[in-house]
Amino acid sequence: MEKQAELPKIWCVGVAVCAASYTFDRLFSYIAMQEIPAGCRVVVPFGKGNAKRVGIVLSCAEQAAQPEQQLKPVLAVVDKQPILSPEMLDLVFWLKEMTFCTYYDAVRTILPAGMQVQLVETISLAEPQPDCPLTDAEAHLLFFLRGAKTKQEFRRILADADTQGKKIVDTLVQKGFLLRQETVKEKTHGQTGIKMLRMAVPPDEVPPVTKTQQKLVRILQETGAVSEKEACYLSGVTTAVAKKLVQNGVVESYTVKPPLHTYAASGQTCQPADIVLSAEQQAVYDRMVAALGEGMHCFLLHGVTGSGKTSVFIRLIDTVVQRGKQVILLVPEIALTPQIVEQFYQLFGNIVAVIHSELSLGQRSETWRSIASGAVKIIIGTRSAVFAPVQNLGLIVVDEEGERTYKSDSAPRYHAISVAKKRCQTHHCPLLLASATPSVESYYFAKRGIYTLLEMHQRYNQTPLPHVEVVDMQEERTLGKEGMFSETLAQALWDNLESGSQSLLLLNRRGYHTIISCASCNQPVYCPNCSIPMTYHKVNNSLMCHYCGHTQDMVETCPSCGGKHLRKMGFGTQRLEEELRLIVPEARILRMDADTTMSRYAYEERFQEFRQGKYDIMLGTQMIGKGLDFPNVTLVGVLSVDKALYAGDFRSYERTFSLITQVVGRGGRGEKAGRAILQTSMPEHYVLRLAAQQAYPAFYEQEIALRRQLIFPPICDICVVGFTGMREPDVRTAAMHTADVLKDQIRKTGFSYPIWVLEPVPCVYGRINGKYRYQLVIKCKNTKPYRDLIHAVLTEAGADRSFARVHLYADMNGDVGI
DNA sequence: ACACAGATACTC
DNA sequence: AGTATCTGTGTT
Repeated sequence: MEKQAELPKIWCVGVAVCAASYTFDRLFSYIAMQEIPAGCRVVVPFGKGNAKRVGIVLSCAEQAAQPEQQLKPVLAVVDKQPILSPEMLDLVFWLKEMTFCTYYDAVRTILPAGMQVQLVETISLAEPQPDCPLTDAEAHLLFFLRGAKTKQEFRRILADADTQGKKIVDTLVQKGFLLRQETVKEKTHGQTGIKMLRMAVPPDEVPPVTKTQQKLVRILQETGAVSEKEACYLSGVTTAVAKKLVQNGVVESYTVKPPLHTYAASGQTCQPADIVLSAEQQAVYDRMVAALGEGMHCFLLHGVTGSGKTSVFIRLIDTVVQRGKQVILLVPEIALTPQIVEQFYQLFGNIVAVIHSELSLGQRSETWRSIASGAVKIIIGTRSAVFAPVQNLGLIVVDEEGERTYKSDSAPRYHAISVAKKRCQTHHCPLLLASATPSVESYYFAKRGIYTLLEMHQRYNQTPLPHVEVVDMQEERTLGKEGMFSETLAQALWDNLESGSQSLLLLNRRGYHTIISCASCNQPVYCPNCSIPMTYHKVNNSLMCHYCGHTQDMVETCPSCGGKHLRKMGFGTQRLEEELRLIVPEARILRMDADTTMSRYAYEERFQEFRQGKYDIMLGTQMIGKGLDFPNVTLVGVLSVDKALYAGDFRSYERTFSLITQVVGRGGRGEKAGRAILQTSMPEHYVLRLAAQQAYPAFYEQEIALRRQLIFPPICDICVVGFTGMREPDVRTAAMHTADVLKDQIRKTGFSYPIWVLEPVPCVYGRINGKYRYQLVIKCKNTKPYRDLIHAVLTEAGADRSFARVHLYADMNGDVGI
């Protein structure tokens, strides 16, 4: 090597910037005076105005300055050490390719929420202040700013100036009177507890309050104590109303600290090795242990409900941990699996971390760090836990692998199983998918030998499956029976109460809410922003939209025809409870409401009470029938199974089958024999028949024949290209234009693989949150050439001016038709 | 003559 | 998505 003169070293870094749209997202090159390793966040100037943006370095190379291209410099380096490992960096590129998201979308998903940074603008008085003529407005603002005594006052004056047009502040900065600084700030450490509300005065001493306040008061009087979030949701008021009531002393607020490690302290009473496996379970365990040393391979464990999959997981995970490796256990929904969580804490103590939605931002980054350091060996969590920063992965287990919650429906639109496969590949370890009702896709792969199928046919302890009865509601109607309970179910509930056993009543999501429809034109009352019927709430006689949160008073007349006769349709849990009380007046009924807003702890508390026998009947959506064990439940009733069959997309049979199987599997977990009653208007339907028998293989054969015939996954992959925007014509033309671009691309590039492009159509819910929605379905195969095609279409179509007011995305194997 | 809104082009 | 620049229309 020739010895050269010591030239200053220049580095060229490739940066993924935040707030980029997919159309122009790429790695932007900047120069740096020092090496900035990939995985470090930086601040860079971006765009014509050189506005500061947060970004992350994804590539870094020492480079001679390129004279033909004048690169902008990196302004600041946020991290001294990379915060993403090489594996995670690789995942960023992989996610972008597989899910059509931006680099930064991928980064945001991989990093815990608590570690994300924002640029915060601060404005202060410049020292010394220049001597320069000012306009009246400028002088006025400056006078007040100089007079501000506290920082809060200063900020408030600025905020007021902001609302009156930001220009004055801008010109003052330009003239040098004010100093604008942008600092990088880690997001603040979120909530430390759950804010609860309760009445501070007895019901008869409530002072006169406003009409909106009255709504909240009524909810609180009815429910006792609830979280602020839930109370506001139920009453349809904002938190400002709650704040005012607290100020007036009518309501009091207090915080409860969510127990972070509720069970960690409760001592290890038994060891994982103490768990005795049946011959069948042992066989699965042995096969998996053998697989631990065999590199990446995917296993599908099909175990009937009650076959004791959890015991196998525990023993297997214990073995992996013994070998010094980390394990990720994915579950569909933490709130519904408190028993698994509890069991793991008791068995494994503080090497377990649970990632769930109610961790504060601080707790999230704390958990993240202890996983990365290796202190935590077992990670239990939902979809996003698949990104846990383990360094030494030995196994990923996906429980209830067919659940749709594993698929993300916002960018990046990834499927946790695909990510799990990718990660297991990097770590040369097996992936275990488990379910009583595997997805048709997974079972197909298992059948074809791509996955290894493991089976458990026997229920643990040989408990018999509950006796399943299918009740024909059509027939009940012709016999003159009204209402939601069949004679059979009513009698069974009564008998069960007599014998001191508990019952579970499940409504499907569609019958869960009461909607209003007009007796003359049959139109439901729709949300003004969404093409979705609103939900009626009896407590405050109001209508609500679950999609956008819109609330309004109950209507007197039909908005579409002016008709005066409005009917309340659907069961609604409240109505169901009323009818139930007529059948079994003495029963203690637990109604599980407010699906999404109820906190995890509220759920757990109520489940606990139910398990302790404080209630006779629990009423709720099918979700509550999923992961829970209630030994004393001997009767499970499903009010209307068939509504799920009509859901309209190609997965609705699969979902219905899975749901019934799980529900039926719920009963008879303890010593008593169980009974399941399914109410339907189509008792002969093969999905119901096979589900009642728990005949998964037979169902699979029917379903795969159907998928083959109609060409649906797993025979092909389905890519949905979605369009949303505030103006319907814009959205429609954008969709049409994209279809043309796609056809052109296929022709132009001589695309030679089979592909089937359907016409763009409005989505089933044509409008949500005021945004019109169209979609374009492409039946294809998820391989590189197809992804390249879709990428090309998205960037080319997205660059067109018709997309100025339309948002565009692509979703591989997401839900179609919603 | 110019102010201002909507369309357009571009992002290392 | 956000911003600088262009372009056409209406106003005093």
